[in-house]
Amino acid sequence: MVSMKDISAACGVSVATVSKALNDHNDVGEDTKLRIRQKAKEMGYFPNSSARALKTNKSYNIGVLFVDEAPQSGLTHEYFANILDSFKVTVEAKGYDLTFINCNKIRKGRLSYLEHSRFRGVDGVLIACVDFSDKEVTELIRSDIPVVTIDYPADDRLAIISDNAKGIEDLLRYVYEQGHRKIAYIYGQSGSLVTKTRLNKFKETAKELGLKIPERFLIKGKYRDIPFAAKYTNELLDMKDRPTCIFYADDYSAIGGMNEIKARGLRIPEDISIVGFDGSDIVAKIEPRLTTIIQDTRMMGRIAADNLINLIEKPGKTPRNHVVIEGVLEKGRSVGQII
Amino acid sequence: MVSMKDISAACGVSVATVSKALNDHNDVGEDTKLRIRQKAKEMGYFPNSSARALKTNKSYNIGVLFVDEAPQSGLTHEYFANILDSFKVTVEAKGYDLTFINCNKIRKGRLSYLEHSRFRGVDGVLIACVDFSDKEVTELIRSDIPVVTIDYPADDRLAIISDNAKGIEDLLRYVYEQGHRKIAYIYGQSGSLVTKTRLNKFKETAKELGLKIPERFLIKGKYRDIPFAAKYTNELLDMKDRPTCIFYADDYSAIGGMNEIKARGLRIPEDISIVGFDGSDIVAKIEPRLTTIIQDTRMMGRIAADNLINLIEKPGKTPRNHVVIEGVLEKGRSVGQII
DNA sequence: TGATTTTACGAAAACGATTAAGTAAACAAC
DNA sequence: GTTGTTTACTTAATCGTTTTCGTAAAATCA
Repeated sequence: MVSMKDISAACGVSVATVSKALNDHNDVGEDTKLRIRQKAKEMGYFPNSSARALKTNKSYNIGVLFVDEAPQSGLTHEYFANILDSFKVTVEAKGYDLTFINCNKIRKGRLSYLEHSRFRGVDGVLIACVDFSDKEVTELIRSDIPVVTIDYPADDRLAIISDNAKGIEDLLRYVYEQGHRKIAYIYGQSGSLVTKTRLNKFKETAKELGLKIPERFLIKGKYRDIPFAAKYTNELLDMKDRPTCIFYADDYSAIGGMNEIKARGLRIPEDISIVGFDGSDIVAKIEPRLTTIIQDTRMMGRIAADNLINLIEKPGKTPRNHVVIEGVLEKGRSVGQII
Repeated sequence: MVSMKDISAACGVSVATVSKALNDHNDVGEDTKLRIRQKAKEMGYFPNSSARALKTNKSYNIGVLFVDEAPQSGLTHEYFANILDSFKVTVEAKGYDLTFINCNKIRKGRLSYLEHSRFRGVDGVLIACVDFSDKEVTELIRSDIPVVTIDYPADDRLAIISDNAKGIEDLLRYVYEQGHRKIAYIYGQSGSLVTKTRLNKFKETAKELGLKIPERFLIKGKYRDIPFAAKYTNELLDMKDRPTCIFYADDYSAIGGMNEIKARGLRIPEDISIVGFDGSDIVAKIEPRLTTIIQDTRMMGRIAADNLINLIEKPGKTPRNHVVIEGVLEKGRSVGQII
């Protein structure tokens, strides 16, 4: 690898001058600057990120925390993969790279997420798709490393949050307008904030609309779990006074329910209506097109990246800590009108 | 950050001794070794990857090349995302990290993929989901950096390839056994090797089976493009002597065709049969379950990781260059029997 | 006891960059 | 002509490691 030393030798100047010339300092003569740059290009020089990071304490590298213990999470989780993809494109355009900060072990002995971040010297970290009650996650969030979280507002940290409350309200109001009054909701794991937000808003909006949702219509399910969705759909369909519309935790679950409904010979939306959440890619491609909230993942990734880099480069002044991104109601064709 | 210098001061030994103690060299006394390690843990020491990489020329970091210009590629491409996910888990278990090596620019001026890899000092690179005719990709593949490619055999480099030939043959033979004789194939972009392999094998197997596939049944389409699939499906359905079974380039495309077919009031598989390729997650969840080849992406990612690390750590002796991974025929319910 | 080997450590250079401080030459000002 | 200021460089320290080489002290051997 050609280093600054090689260039300095070739140009007959000191290494310091080479460094300054390449970094455009103003105490190098214009002519020497040009000569050095010319030579550097000619010799195929480019810097060594380790050396630079060691000296400057800045790596131009951003960590990504994406835990993927469960199947169907991490990179294969469509929602987060989309956000990450957009995040990646944005940071790369600004000269940053992305490194995964997970449950790695160096040599022997595991590093905590925070230690790992320091080990790699990342300038900031994107935290998404993790269990936010995890101690290590909390430790990282509370550290002095700039951090942005997705869908989890941590006090004074940067957070990009999709507007779950508005989403569920939009859906419920839409379904109500279509004439539905008996509405069930198979929601996700109760631990997460996302679930709480959606469920609370669901109940709140129902109240505002004067809807009386019986307890048996509110079922704790799981995210992205087809068998679970199928099971609870069956329970609902078996009820004497069954709902006319079922809300699912996400689009995947809705598809699980959909299959079950179709298997019984029921038609969607003529016999029963269903509603998803997320706006998965595939959903636009099945029949009938699912009624759902399409989350603007590209926007979320971009804004997360912009804000994080802003925080990294101009610490101290972050305009807004929590950015809420609204989703869009996709009316689809899976909710019928009740006259 | 606590460095070796701090430990050396605290223990009253030299930095060299600290380094040796932590790296378990044998010219340090057992008692001092213990004392130093104890102190290091106590002080919360962990190494600085930049300094170490600078000195040792080994970063324990692997680059990932995943170009994502087109929508629906890169991270959001389910097939590759699954491979990457599995790759990631495997390398992390062996102490390596993953950094994306894409069209980044440092300061000003873009780096080529190879330059970028050297800039970050990665120990090896996973190349997937790219245009292999790209000059920069070729340059990287031909370089001295250990490299593993997915679905592209480059002369003497490591490559993990899903067995497209066997897959398409299995599918065609299965469909043939079900009694189909008029079979169409809407295949992907013709540039890629994958397409060529599949199409050639399709024709070859057809010949072996004594099938006469008319030219109008072989249509050049696109991967993962629903509208295209829909369009060509319509063309096929409009033919006087239309096929009884349609092969699609992938599962996504098959879904595009499926919707079109259903929209015409035709039933799958009673009126017409369809076949996909890849084994996307969602495909198992739609009705009717799609007949397809499920590619073993977890296995591919794992083997890619194992072989690459092997190549990195023991250069010179790679057992096999090209590993071919067979997919599994998922019979599904989208191919009917013709009596 | 004296010579030789082994053990356990330290000193110092190096990896490739950045940067504060120093300096010689050129130039300007009075 | 002396002093002060720019300009255009160089020197040298430094970031946190690793590693070669050197060297006392301890252990072994004759």
